[in-house]
Amino acid sequence: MDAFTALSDPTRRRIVELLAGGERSAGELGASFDISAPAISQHLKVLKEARLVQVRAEAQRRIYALDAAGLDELEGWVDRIRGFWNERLDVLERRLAAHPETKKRRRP
Amino acid sequence: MDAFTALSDPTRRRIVELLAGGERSAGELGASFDISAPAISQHLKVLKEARLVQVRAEAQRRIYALDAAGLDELEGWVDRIRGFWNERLDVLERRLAAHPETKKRRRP
DNA sequence: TCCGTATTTAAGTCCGGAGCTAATTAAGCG
DNA sequence: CGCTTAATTAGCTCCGGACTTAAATACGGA
Repeated sequence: MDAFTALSDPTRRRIVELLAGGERSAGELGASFDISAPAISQHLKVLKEARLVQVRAEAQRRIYALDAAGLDELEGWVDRIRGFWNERLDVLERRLAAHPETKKRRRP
Repeated sequence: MDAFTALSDPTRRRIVELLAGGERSAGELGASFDISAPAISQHLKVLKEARLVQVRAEAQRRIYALDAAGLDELEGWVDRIRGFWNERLDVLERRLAAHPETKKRRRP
């Protein structure tokens, strides 16, 4: 399960936002929503598989915290897209500066 | 439609990756996939609503290009999460430095 | 050991989204 | 005008994912 899919759900995004403010138990997280505990548990499982959160056991409680790995993957993808894009624009700019009269050719 | 939901689909992610290499027509984009033209059109509609792509008409062709707005939204969210998180860790670090005997809490 | 609390697993329902084919719109060209 | 090309809209099916309730697991305390 990739980070994008995991974060496509608003509830899961909210969970990540809550965890950005500090670690919490599954029960504490669930208190912020109107859905059942099992539903929360399943969301946490998805986030865990996407490496967006980590779990640690403390007695019966499961304490959840953010995991950087998932966020890194996300940010990496966005940066890669931006990188290719800007690189392409730079080439275009240089070409326009060097040969202002060049006839434009549409990409195939 | 938000950027996360739009990018939860692998086909749509791929489309964005292709457009990072330069603008293309709907038909050119579709040639990279094994799905029907209407399916591609639907995907492009979703990406457009998420402001991840822009369209421009050229005769019968619709030329698609990346739109920074969607990527900005995405990056903004990630940065906000990281911001809150790091800020919290900084506070924790300062507290530990000032009071080494403070009851410890696991680092995320 | 038995009970209460915290959480997950199991099993089932329901709805939205991704795909298809067929029909529609739009533009260039003989 | 018709014909072709390019793309979107309409209408349908189907599967996965987000819920639910009920049952199972795990732990601490009286």
